[in-house]
Amino acid sequence: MEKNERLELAELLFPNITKTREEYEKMYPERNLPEGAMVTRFGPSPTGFVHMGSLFGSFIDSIYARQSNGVFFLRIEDTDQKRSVENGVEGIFQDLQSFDIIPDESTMVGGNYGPYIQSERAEIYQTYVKDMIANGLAYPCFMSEEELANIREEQEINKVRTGVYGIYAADRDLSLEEIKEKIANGEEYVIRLKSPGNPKNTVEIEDLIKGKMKFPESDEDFVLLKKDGIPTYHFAHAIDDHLMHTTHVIRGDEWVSSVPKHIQLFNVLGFELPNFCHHAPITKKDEETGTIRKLSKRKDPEAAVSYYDEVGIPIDAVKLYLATILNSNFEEWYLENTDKSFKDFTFTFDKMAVGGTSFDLEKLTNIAKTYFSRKSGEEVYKETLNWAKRHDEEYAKILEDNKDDMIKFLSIEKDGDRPRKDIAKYSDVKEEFSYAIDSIFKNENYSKFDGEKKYDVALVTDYVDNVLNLDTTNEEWFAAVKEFAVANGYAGSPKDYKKDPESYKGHVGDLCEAIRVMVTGRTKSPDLFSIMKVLGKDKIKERIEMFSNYQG
RNA sequence: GGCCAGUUGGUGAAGCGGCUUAACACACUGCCCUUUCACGGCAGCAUUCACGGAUUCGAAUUCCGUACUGGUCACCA
Repeated sequence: MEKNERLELAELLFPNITKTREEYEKMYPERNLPEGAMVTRFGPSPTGFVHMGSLFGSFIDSIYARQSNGVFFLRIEDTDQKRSVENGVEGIFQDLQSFDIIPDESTMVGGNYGPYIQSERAEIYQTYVKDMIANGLAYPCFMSEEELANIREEQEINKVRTGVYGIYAADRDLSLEEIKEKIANGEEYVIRLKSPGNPKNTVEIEDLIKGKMKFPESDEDFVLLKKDGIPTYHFAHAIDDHLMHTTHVIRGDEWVSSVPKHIQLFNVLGFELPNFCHHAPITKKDEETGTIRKLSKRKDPEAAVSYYDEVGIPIDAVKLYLATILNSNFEEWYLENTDKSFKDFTFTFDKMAVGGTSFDLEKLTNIAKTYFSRKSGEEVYKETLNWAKRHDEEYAKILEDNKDDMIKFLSIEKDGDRPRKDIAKYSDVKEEFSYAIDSIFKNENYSKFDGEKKYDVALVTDYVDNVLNLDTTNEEWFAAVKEFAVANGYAGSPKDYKKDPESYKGHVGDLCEAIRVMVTGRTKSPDLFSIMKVLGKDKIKERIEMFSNYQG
């Protein structure tokens, strides 16, 4: 087709497009950012919720943008109407917000490179396509679904690559007259790329995460604009990321196989190539089949972003977990730097996993415990109250009524270098600190304690009535316990007992255990004396009484 | 089937040609510390890096082949 014919065709196909690509280039100039700043983007379809995998992606986007003083924007990719769900966009914002992942630019807050929703960018895409047609880089294709299915079948029989390329691209060289005729007949068409590629050549790409990869050049005349004039992902990606000046395309590695297409598109359009960063999906071993698969919203509750808040795992602990699977050297750093947050760590692409990243709930639990252990009693109280208000109103009320005591209990053994690690989620607080609240304690009535073992109520009563003094130091208190134990036939230390178990009823530890069980209803608890101090003598006596009734 | 990638202990993974008789973390086991439980410390848990060949003085690390796993081959993203 001659140049003037192509111009006529472009005009025929897109009579309403009056802007030129130069005008758009001017509208979206280079961003004014410091050296090394990364521009990243998260491009979800408005399907209503964010999957843990995509959240991970947006987490990466936001981290790299933030630590390089760049920009992280959110672009809604709604080019497939079938995927759209009502209020889908709100759902995305909500999920991101719950993780404190706030885009610098989006449909919510705007920005200079919008619109940030692809359905409102149709004119932009069409302008570029019109230009491509005028330059012979794209063409209308009238092939029907049946024709496409036929060539596919033929290709499968002949064992050649499927797709529209080479001799199979039937409409590639239609004359202007033929095109006019088809359009006059009301035939529908898509716009395809006139691929200049040759699969005998190889394209090499340097992925920032996966490293060097070689592919055969793409020669597929893939679709740019669907028959409704809306672009495919590939085309929208090229146009948007160019105009919005994305520097780092960070996305799941399900995209690597289409990278040759993308590179070709960028080249054909004369766009500068962004950096590609394809991260591994979050995987899980399927319990039924034993195979490794992506985390699935249908099968795995933990794939839903809302899951964590519901079960009471702090969002910040989940982020810590995401950070540990993001960069393999993060965990060690975090363990060494007890006073830092993940925001102080510099993440790099070369420490990202190339293969799948397995999701490990057990590890998450451990990280959550570390997270809680670094919080003060007051912080744990506040966060737990906050959570309970949303998920356990009854407990929230109890927490508010017992604020001061509760903080004291939660602060026990928090000061030292080795804080306890007994809480992994907010609901554990209710569970682990059941002795802290009278009403809960009475309700449970030693149900947490397995009643097999008998304890000497008379001995403990004697101790509490005659020896226990809450106005001393921990050391003095324990010295007194020891003295009392020895006076009553117990060994003063486990070592003494071990040497000669026959001559003792037990050792101090056993006495302490008896007191602990009666006072807290459990065999393990933070420092006993600290608990008793907060409780006060009256309540201690009350509980021994309760235990006496319980043991019968 | 074509193309692309991955395969290191019970688990997640470090490792990028000699410093690796394979880090670290989780789990598990044992010991120590200790008034109990935890926390913490120490030790044990892969003589070996899917398998077979090649290159090299030397390979988990490079190359070739095989097997397995995953991704992708749409007018879906």
